[in-house]
Amino acid sequence: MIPDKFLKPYNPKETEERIYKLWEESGFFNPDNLPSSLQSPASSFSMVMPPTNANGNLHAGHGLVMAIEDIIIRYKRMRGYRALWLPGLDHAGFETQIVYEKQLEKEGRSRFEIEPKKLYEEILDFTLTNSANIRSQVRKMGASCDWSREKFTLDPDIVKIVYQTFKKLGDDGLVYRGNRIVSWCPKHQTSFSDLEIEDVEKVEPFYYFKYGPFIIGTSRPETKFGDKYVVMHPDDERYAKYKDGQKINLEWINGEITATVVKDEAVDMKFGSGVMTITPFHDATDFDIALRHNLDKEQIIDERGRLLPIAGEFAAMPISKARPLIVEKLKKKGLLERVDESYAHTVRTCYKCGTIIEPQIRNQWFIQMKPLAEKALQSIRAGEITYIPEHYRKITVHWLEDIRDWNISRQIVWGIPIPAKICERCGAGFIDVEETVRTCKKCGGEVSPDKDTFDTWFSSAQWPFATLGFPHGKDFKEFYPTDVMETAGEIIFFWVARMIMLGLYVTGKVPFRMVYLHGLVLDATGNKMSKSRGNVINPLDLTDKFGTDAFRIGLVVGNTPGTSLSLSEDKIRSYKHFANKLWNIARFIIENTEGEKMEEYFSVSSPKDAALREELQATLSDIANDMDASRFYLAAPKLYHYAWHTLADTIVEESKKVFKTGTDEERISRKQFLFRALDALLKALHPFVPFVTEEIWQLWRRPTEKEGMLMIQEWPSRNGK
RNA sequence: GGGCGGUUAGCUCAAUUGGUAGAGCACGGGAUUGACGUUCUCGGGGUUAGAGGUUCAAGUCCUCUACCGCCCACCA
Repeated sequence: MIPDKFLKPYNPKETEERIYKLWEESGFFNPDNLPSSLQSPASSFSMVMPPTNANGNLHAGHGLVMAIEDIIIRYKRMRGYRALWLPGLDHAGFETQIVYEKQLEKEGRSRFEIEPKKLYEEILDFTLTNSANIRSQVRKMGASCDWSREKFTLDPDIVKIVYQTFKKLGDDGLVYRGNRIVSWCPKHQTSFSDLEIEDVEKVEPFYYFKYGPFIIGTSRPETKFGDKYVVMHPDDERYAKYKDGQKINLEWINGEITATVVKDEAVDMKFGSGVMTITPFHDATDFDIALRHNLDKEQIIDERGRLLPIAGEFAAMPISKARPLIVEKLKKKGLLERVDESYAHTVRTCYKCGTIIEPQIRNQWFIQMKPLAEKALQSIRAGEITYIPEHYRKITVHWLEDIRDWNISRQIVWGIPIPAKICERCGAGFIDVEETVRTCKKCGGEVSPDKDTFDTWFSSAQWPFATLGFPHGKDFKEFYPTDVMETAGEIIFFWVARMIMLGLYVTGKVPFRMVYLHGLVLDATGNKMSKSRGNVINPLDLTDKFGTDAFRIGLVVGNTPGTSLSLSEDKIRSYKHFANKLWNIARFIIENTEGEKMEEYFSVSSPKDAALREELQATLSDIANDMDASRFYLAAPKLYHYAWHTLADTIVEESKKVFKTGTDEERISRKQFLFRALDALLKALHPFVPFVTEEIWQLWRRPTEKEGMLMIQEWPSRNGK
């Protein structure tokens, strides 16, 4: 008898949780539990999941990650590989600290008033409590990842590996601590790497001031208090009579000062008057000039973005308030030459809060990137990593060729503490993983632990080998290098390129053989989703409405790697219909073949059915090629089309006639074919729509052993590798 | 300033090494006691942004132009 369930439409809500539990309890998410009989190539396949923010919620981008990666891993599993998909949680340093700070703000507290250790404990507690949430959301997507191997970026074994890497970098002379210009956010009071800075076009007034015999231009009058060097190009004939090192007395903002002439080629003769004054403490170009000429560097603006006592009457004022007052004063003194009101330039801002970045000289840890980038370039150029889509290779190479040193210290508590001692007297820093440094090696002064933490990306960059237990772990030996890294194209520099560099540096091997980059998930009209726009689509709402299968295949069909995707409810709805179509195809075939001994003679006798069988096999082998080449966006619609328009619309319709008017032989032949077609289709579609296919399979085959689950059946085409 | 993409049906996008330009959605005509709450069938719609070139053959390769987008960049 056909199960009663088939008399009603497919009901994802009633099905998904139950089926997921069935899979999870089978243990087959863990490659160690896969029956060896199924492993024909007996080889391993591994993929590490981009660690999800432990404290966050699943967004549409995650939905895409889970869909694509689960398709990959289920396909490989069904192909007989020891398939490992390793899930992980990210402490997401700065991101999480910001979320927590907002919560503190609501409570009327501030992170600057809480003792760091206590704050860390609070955030840890907050994060661990919330992590149950994201775990259950990943499960809802049907992700068949090995939960027994789940890692958290703050796990002691991960931290230990991160420390070893830091020490190795130090031993190799690739880490340095120094007073350098860093990008500083006055609101968050931490430094950032270059990647966290967002350039914004701005039109602001540009002021020309009389500076002794010169005219200097600036958009930032508030930094000019300490400017005592006036710089011009050595070849600029207009200023030939001024000599390098020459002193000039002149009237400036707060009285007379002595300025020193500096000749440097960094000055653009064509810009403004060809003369500028410099503020080495708050500008990277100026800092470089100061280094070259060994000039004084004086701080003008403090960590919170307020003017220091050097500003005299303006001290303690925030920049926005001080700027017009300073201009006013200079004007009164007759030093304002003119103002260009529409000066367009780019301003560097904090990617998180939009606050204007105030470059500051800070004593920070840096990684010298050139040597690491060289190795990565070599491997990438040698083709050791396949890029999908291919043009990301060029983008990566271009970035690596012009890489900057990486500021890896952050002045926040939520993260992995930097294992180092800092001298209280001279500020020197010493890497101290073994905790053996007692006094300053430079001046003998007292040392104390570094208060800074690592940039989250420094530890994330080590994720593939750290999670697999480098260097001696069993998993590391079996599964590294991993086969695929699937992630968002957006984080190609933040994460992918850095994983390649550190993977090669630490293990000597690339961390993954292939990188698959997906694009942004946009709203239905092609706009970026954002809270402020109010157009955020919650994947869980869609799975709730249309089923997880519909959501997954809807995200994948036609979604070419690397290009962004518009997510519309209509599209997901249409795949809900597809799940139901499968349901009814199954119903028809099961009804019409039950009671017959289908598995005993798997051949068809009529020429018509032989042709159908060939067509099916050709289709599957074509799709197998797409699967092997990671063209899921093509494989999915081909399966959809075959199921709906070939099998259902054509073959099933015609079968009704065969069953009514055909001979016994024709009938049995057609039944053989339909049985076989449904069998193949469920298997082939399983990676895309795992829930409905497994549910049909269970109702149809009623396996008594867990080895009979669809999830671990062999994928139905002998083609492909 | 440098780099990378894109421009194909009303909309969203495909087209794997060059080989008859296709799908979904939308729209229009017809059918339907059905395996289908979510059905089928037929149909209209295209100078593949423009110009030139290579080729037996170009959406695909080359050159130029025009828009659109993204990323990188320390010109005060």
